[in-house]
Formats: sequence, C-alpha cells, structure tokens
Amino acid sequence: MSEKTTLTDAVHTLLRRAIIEQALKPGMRLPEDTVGDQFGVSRTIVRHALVRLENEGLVVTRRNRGAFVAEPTLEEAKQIFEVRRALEAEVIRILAERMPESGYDQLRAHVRSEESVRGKDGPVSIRLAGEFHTLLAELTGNAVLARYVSEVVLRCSLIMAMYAKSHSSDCAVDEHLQIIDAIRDGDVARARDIMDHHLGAVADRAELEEKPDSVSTILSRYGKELAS
Amino acid sequence: MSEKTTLTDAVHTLLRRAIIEQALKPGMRLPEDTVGDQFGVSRTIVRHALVRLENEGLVVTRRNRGAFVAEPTLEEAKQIFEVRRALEAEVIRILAERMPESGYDQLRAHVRSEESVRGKDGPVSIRLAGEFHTLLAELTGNAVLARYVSEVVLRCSLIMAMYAKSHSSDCAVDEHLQIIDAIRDGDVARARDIMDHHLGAVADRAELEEKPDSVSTILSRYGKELAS
DNA sequence: TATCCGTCAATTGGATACAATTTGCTTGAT
DNA sequence: ATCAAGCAAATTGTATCCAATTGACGGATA
Repeated sequence: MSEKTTLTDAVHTLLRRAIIEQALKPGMRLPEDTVGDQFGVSRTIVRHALVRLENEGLVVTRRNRGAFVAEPTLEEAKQIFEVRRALEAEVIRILAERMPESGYDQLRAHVRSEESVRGKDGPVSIRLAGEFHTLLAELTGNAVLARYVSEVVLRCSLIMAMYAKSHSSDCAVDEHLQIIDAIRDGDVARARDIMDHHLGAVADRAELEEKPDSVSTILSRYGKELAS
Repeated sequence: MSEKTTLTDAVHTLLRRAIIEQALKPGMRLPEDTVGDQFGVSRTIVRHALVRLENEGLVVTRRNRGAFVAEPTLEEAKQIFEVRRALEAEVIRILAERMPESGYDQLRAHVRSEESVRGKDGPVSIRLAGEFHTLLAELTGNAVLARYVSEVVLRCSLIMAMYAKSHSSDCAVDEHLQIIDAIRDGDVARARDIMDHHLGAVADRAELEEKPDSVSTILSRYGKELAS
C-alpha cells in the first residue's frame, strides 16, 4: 500500500533535486527524450515534470527549443530575495504567535543535521540551509505560505549556486539558532532583524561576486549588441 | 507574426477565465475528453492545461478520478487571505517608495472601468476588482511578486465566488481610490490599513455566509466520517 | 432486506506515432 | 572569403492508442 506517488511526481522531484544540487547546472539543456531515456519513462512524463518546474521558476522553456535550467539574472535575484524577505517576515510573525508543540524540537534537530555537515561547502550544505527555512514555513500550518516560501527558497538556492563561490554556511547555522531563540522569546522584531540580516548577507555576498562562469550568459550579452 | 501562443496556453487561459467568472462552478468535474471536444483539441492539450491550473490551485486532481474545479475550504481561504495580506503589504511598501511615472494614470483608468460596471454584481465585477490588485502588483516592477499576487488574487476570486452571495463592489471601488491616494501621499501605514480593512472585510463577509449550496462538499464531510 | 462481492463501463495514466518548427550545416554564388 | 539560400537533422507540438485503476451496477447470500 505504498506507491501512491505518480511517475510525474518522481521525475519532478528528482529533476528538482538535481538542479538544486548543481548536478544540472544553470543554462544546461533538458531535452525531453534524453531525460526520458535516462529515467526510463516517456516524454509525456518528462514534459509534465518540466511544466511544473517551469512554474516553479527553476527551468525556462523556449518555444520549439526545449527546456533549460533557469539562469536567474541579478535583477530576478533581487526580486526573489525581496519577496522572500516579505514572506519569511510573515512566517516569523505567525510563529511568534502560535508555534506548534514539537516545533522547537524539529527545528533544533534540523540545525543539528546542519552542523553535522559544517565545513563542507557542498550542495548538501546549500540544500539543508534551504530546508531550514522551508521547515520554518511549514510549522506555521499555512500550506499556501509554506508552498511559496519553498519556491523562493529553492530559487534562492539556484541563485546561490550560480553567483556565490563559497556558501560558507557557518554563520548561517548560527543565525538559524538565533532566529529560533528570538521566536521562542516572542521577540518578533529581533527575529525579523536577524532574518533580514541573514538574507541580506546572503544576497550581498552573491551580488559581490557576479558570475565568473556561465559562458552562454556572458556571450548572450555580446550577442545582443551585435543584433542592433 | 501573430500566433506565438501555443494551444495549451489558449486552453489554459480560457479555462481559468471560465473558472473565475463562475461559468465553471467549484466542484464541477472537468473530464479531459469533454473539455477537449468542446475546444476541438486533444486530451493531451487539456491535460497540460489542467496541470498548470492545478499548480495555480484553481483545480484539484484526484488519482484516476480526474480534475475538478477547486473547492477551497474555509481553512484554505484563511490561509490564502493571510498570504495575500502579507504580499500586498509588500506591494504597498514598494510602491510608496518607487511608483512608475504612468502608474497613477493606469490605476485611475482601471478604477474608472470598475466604476463603469458599478451596480452589476456579475462575474465581470469580481474579475475587475481582482485585476486592480494585480495591476498594483505589476507596477512594482517585481515580476515574482506580481506573479504571486496574481495567483492569490485569482484564488480569492474563486473563494468569493463560492462563499459570498453578493460581492457588492461599491465600497471596494471607493477603497481602491483611497489606497491610491495613500500611496501617492507616501503614507504606507494608512495604505496598509485600508488594504487590511479591504481584505478583512472581504474575508469576513465570506466567512459569515458559509456555503448554502454545494451538495457534494457537504456530503463529502459526512462521507469522511463514515470512512473511519 | 441489507451487506458483500464480482463484473463492467468510464476515465485517467502512460506510451507511441506523426506533424510542424527550429537550427545548423552544406552548398553555391558574388 | 563572405553571405544567402536551401536542405537535413533534431526537437518539440499534437494526436491517437493501449493499459491500469476506479466507481457503479447488479446479483448472490446470510
């Protein structure tokens, strides 16, 4: 009585993880046939999964060209961070008001797992850092809010993967603990400040480094000038 | 050089409009071949459109049962309104800081079109009231924010269609003008208060009336108890 | 008569086949 | 040598086909 998940869901989840963990890098093509063969499913399934991923902003599709892993511009990145800050402020407001019983236990357990990979700046670190925020949002009990937070967190992970060289999650884990404490104290303002600083630091760090790689993006700019 | 839109997009847009305007009522079944025959396209197209609509929260699909127009519960409705309030507060904050030049003209033009249908509590009224908020969000220049606002506004329209008997958009139009003025004055607090009152009133009105119709929903609850 | 079980129609889940469109390359002319 | 036109390959867009699952109807049984 397991197997209640559809194939589309499975492919969707796998592709999402692959993108977040940088196995599939931004700008990389995602031909339906190739992905389908790889997973042993038909194009139909892959297509459905790609439609979902497009809605989540993780891939972009060009007409008759196919799907690509999204390459968020700095402008998009700013917009996403702006929305994320607003959404997470709401999360904090709600949690300070009503936190479920096992909430703190779950949060601390997650932080522990984050600490267990401290030092390793791999994709797992990025994923765990993001999942902390997702967990926070889920604890509000507001599924809609949790869904949106999850989406922006995932897109932020993609942005970090593109722009940031080292994620250096050391301070992040520490700030996660501070946020938990502030919420427990009912100090909304402080929790929000820490969260703003947390996100702001991440955004600033990303902004400083621009993108050294991603040849296609760089060339597309020069190509734009040639077109005129 | 027209026809740049795919069939899936067309069906998706049409279905969405039909749902928002209550041509397709909540709980109504959406068999793929029926819809396909109706529009003269294949099931594949309808299927893709339904996947998108599901992602937007306007339809729900049950495994091997098919797609239905979503019937948001009161709990879901509260969650959506909660998120909407947070998102629109951010919209106001941004607009008070930086409003594009033609912004006020566009807003006033829209309000005029809202006034032109004053008195008629039809689906057009609901749609226009929603589009005001969407326009507001688009003026921020933040595409991500605009997208999320658009989604929650659409879902709110569906909620209103379910729970509210008369939309009575008279006061709404007036409050729209007040919001514009408050933003122009740079009075974020006032604009936010009006917006909160605006949304709160809508939510409260919906909450009072419960739902008298929708037999299937009522019976499904009793059915749930039988299942245990 | 109410409950249980088996068969069947209806509908979706998924795969394959065909058509349309784009891209890149080859070929030829200037 | 460069550019344009056209052809071929690849990929997506769409339709059709088979299989699996679900819900309903009806008969059998206690």
